[in-house]
Amino acid sequence: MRQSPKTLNPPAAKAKRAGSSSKPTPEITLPPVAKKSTSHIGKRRDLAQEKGSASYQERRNEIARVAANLFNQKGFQGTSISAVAEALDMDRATLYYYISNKQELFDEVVRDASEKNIAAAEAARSSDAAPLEKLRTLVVDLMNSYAANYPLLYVYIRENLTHVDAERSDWSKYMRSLNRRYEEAVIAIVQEGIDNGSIRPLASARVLAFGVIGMIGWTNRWFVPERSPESSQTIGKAYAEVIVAGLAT
Amino acid sequence: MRQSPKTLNPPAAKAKRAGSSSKPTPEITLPPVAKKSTSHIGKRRDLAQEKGSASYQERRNEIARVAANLFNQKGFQGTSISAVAEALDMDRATLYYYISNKQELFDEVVRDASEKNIAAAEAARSSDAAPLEKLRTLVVDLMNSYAANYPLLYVYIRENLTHVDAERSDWSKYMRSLNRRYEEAVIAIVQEGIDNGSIRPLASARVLAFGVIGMIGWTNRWFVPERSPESSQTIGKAYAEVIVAGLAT
DNA sequence: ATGGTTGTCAACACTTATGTTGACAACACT
DNA sequence: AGTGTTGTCAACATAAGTGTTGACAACCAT
Repeated sequence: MRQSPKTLNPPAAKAKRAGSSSKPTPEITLPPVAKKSTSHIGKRRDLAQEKGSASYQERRNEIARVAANLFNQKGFQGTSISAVAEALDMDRATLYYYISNKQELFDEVVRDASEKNIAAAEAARSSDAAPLEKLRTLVVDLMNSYAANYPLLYVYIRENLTHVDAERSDWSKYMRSLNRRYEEAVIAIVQEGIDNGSIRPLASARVLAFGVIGMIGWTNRWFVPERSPESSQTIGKAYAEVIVAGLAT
Repeated sequence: MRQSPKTLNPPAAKAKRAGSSSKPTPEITLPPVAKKSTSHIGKRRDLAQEKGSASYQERRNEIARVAANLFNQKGFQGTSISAVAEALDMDRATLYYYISNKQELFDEVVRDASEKNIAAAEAARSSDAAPLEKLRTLVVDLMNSYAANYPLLYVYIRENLTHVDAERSDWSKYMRSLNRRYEEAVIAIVQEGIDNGSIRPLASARVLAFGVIGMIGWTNRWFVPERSPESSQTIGKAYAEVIVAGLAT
């Protein structure tokens, strides 16, 4: 058993997240997909899901955790339902007793991850520290969050643009919007810094913000909490320091 | 017709790339897969490939270019051979007259891209400038290279770890080694800077190097040369400046 | 005109993945 | 004892993707 504070939860606990400093990006609500399976296991699943018993939820979480790891390793497209079942040493059919399909599984795995991502960014933005200090906080918090929720946020990061596009436009739009909010938060901070003269206008706020995001986001390629000689805290602080010193006037 | 200086070339023009400053990572040679197709089109393909006429090569390049774009958008796994054929408005069977399978197509698209990547990094490392100046050069060159070879390097970046693993271990090992060489080049530069006191030891050279790589590598997510308001030159310089100022003692 | 190159077509075999089904057994609780 | 939950099994239908085949037409050359 590993750690991973993953919680695979019902529909979507949308936090009212009120106060944000500058432009509060419009709240987007994810349509709470009405469940009405007609199939055999589909009904059993819905039933069990409605009255979600403790053990049932626990099993779902277990599934999500394992799936998250596979997604992290092989990507969404590279991970088959069968592979998930196998990793769980569970029959494929049994899997369908818990989740209705691959997408749903992925969605649930990734949703809170992405929301956590934003939470961190918007929290930083709406603090009343100086822009550079906001960035420092953001970077450190984010790195810690990556480690604490490993590998959830990384799964989210990796599967961002790649595969969704086609249908599922509601969900994919939602995810995209989450992403934009995240980026906008960082851009806003940088812009604020440029405006008040504390950040050098080396390029547009957008470009600089992406640089910051890139440093942290890129960790998905090499940072594995359990195996890392340096803690997320150390890494976060180091990056924050580079960014602050690098951007400061 | 787009631009893209892509050249889909025979086996593998391995440059002898001699002088590199510190540890010259051992030269790895990609086994030049012996072609001996038994199939119908396979033979026609081999034949045409051997005596590669101008038009044949041109068509191959065209295919590679289109495939590169698709890979860039949808990823390797998300791109079907049929999709490539369709994008070319060409029959699937015709495609097999030019390439033997999806992997080969991908390999050829990505190979020189990855070699270019390293070339830039190792060139920077083996120069005799100060470490921070090496980094500056590296970053600027790399950004320019990304733009000039768009989207080749991005395809390479994205498909790094995701899907290969399984068999094809020769090729995948080769790609991995290319990647390691690239990273090692950057790490070496940072280490050099730490050693001679020009770079602050905020974290290990490895962590700092990944931060640098991350800033540039992350551009694959948002930078599209044709649509970017700022040039790769501008972006590269800005990032270089942030890095230099951020790391300097 | 003959022959090699180049392109197209329809079709096939094979594989993998997905979602589903119905039946069955082990429980647990009441 | 009876009912509902939980898990397993073998099997099926459907779909998509891959690599191949053989035949055929157009072309451009010598």
